[in-house]
Amino acid sequence: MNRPVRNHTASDEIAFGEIGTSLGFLLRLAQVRAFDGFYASLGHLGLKPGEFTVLWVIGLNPDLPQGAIARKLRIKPAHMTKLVQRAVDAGLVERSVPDDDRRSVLLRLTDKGTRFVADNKPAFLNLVASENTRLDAQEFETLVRLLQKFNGLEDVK
Amino acid sequence: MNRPVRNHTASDEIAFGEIGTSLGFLLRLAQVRAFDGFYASLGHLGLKPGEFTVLWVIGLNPDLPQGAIARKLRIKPAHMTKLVQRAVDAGLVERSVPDDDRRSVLLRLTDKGTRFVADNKPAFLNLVASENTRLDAQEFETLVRLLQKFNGLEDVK
DNA sequence: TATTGTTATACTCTATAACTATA
DNA sequence: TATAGTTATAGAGTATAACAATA
Repeated sequence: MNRPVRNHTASDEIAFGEIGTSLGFLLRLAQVRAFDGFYASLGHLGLKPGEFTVLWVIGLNPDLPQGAIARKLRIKPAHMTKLVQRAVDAGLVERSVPDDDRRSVLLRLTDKGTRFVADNKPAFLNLVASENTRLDAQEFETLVRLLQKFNGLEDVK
Repeated sequence: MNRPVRNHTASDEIAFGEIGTSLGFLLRLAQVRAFDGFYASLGHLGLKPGEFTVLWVIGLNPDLPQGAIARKLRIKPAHMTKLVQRAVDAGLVERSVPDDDRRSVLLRLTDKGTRFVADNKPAFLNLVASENTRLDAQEFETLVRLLQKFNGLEDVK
């Protein structure tokens, strides 16, 4: 605490203090930056952040209850319903109700949805790579690994 | 690409594929987690995520134009106006218009605001420390450093 | 003309509660 | 009673555009 707190000298030089080590603050800044990259790279498709992820995961896990996917993606049920509804309206996803539990709804990609994901996968993966602007390859990899661990997803790959 | 794509085996075992390395996806998950921590730790104060940060930075940088703070915090002007208005309504912040540029608005904490930040600083810093659940101290420090660099804030401290 | 901040509007994501239907 | 999903409503954050005052 004996580090002097310097007031501003120039108007673009602002003191953050200990808040610069707040993960919540850093995550918000990073997400704003990542969203900018998302819209710059995939905005022309009319995609919203999160939509492509849901389609992707449905494609990798066909005929799973939507609740299971929502829990894993940390999407609340009410929001998941809306996401799925939009995807169904767009003809990308279809629902089915299994006989063994008629409360649940299974999701799978339609042919159109499968094509959509396949067609845009390169752009998405390129986006993932280009999200890195200031970090070298090794730093970027470390950041991804630490975030995976922070999120309890070490075993994701 | 010759890694086999395994479909689900148990309903809580879901394939993510390459999306597990998407920074945008990981950042969203991490932010959800960090917000949970925020509300668990500071929710009783009626604070919203971001509000304490703004008060903190105003306290460290008194009598700076609100636009300069908003740019640095990546808060859009329209949103900043609302944040400041709520803080003023709560008696935590006061505005002033400098003679040398009567378009701008300078912000500083009121006595009440100064006390509010000082009183809740320990809880906030404790929150920062407790944000780390799955990472050891060194990993956490690395994560913070890499996020600072990603955000162009290496010189923040 | 450009800049600072405000107002108005809308959209995304999140949160909660009440509801239906199945179990 | 509990669970899966839906509907409705609200709030936080963000985005854009139009505007007023000032530079």
